[in-house]
Amino acid sequence: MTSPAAGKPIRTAIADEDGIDFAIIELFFFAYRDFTSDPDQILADYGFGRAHHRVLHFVNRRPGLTVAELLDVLKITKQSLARVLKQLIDTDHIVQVQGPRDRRQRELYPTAKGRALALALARPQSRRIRAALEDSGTTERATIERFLEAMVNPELRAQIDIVPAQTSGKNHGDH
Amino acid sequence: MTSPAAGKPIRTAIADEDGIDFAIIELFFFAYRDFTSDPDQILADYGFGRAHHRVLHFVNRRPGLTVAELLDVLKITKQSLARVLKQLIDTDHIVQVQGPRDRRQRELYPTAKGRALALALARPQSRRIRAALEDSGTTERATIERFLEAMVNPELRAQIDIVPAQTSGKNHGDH
DNA sequence: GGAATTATGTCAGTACTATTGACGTAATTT
DNA sequence: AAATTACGTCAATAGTACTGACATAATTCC
Repeated sequence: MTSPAAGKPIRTAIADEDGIDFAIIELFFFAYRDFTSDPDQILADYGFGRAHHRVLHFVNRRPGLTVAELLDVLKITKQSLARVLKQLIDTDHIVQVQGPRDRRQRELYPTAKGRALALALARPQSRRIRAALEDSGTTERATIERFLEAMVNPELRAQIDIVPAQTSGKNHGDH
Repeated sequence: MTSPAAGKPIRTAIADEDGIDFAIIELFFFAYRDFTSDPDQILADYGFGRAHHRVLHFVNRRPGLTVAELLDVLKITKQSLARVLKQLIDTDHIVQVQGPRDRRQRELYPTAKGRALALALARPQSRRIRAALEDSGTTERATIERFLEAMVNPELRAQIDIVPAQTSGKNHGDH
């Protein structure tokens, strides 16, 4: 049972001693797990996974983004994106359009089908968020929004702010 | 470029129309990604992954939990846990102790080494949380805590409350 | 105009985490 | 004695990620 040179078992629970916020660390884990479980159900019907969801989400949020931009947002490699993107294109959820200025680029856009799926995936998540705000008696939605934003690495917050209000047609005034 | 029967590209960004809270959905993704990236750095030095982190975390939080309880908390299968747990035991981060009442059970305890690693992994995460609370001007930590808890499936909140103040097993002599 | 760089796509190989299903053993319960 | 439970293990598979290498077309630089 206990191997030869095994250390002795520590029988006391790790505490919020040491100023470590185990409560929120743990809650974040549970919250995110359940948050992603909603769309996972739907995705399974399509033979898709979470990677497809993320791609679909960002293509809907920033229509016309290029492959390189998408890789940058998702922080994954080209090879990881390849299969997933191909499947979404083959199933007519996303279309590629040759870049107008630079014809090497592929601008990614959702189709009506892709838009519909993105909405279907977001619906239960949004419902969960709304319910959580109510149940927790959070009067200011912005409190949660600011906290989550502050959890993101500062260098990357720029990526978030690209999308803010209504973005029609050619978004982003940067680059 | 555009395949034969491809749908037309939608050029407008999906909006918070339809009452869908895309802002928080997206922030949650970014926040969790960066939140987990801190320990990932450390884990890589040990040849461990996130699965090891989660096991180590819960064994430290609830020393003496059984394999079955751990599976229930993590919501993974026995087979997924097997390799990870074995590695943590082989590297002397966790020890198994035969259950006192039921000798079929294996109670899991951290060793001093396992306790130290759990703390090292939690430290940057806790730092990030504290900084985020400050940066976002959240005066009440409890607001975030309540929100995150409300995001968790109600059936599973019981798992969370197991740990709160003084914990587990027979010995709650700490503070 | 020619060279270098960039954007994208693809191939091969690998790793980690997860799954389902089946089977074995020991201990406990009925 | 039989059924159930707790745990461990084996085989096979899937999804997502990685690194490194290479090809193509388009753009930019000199």
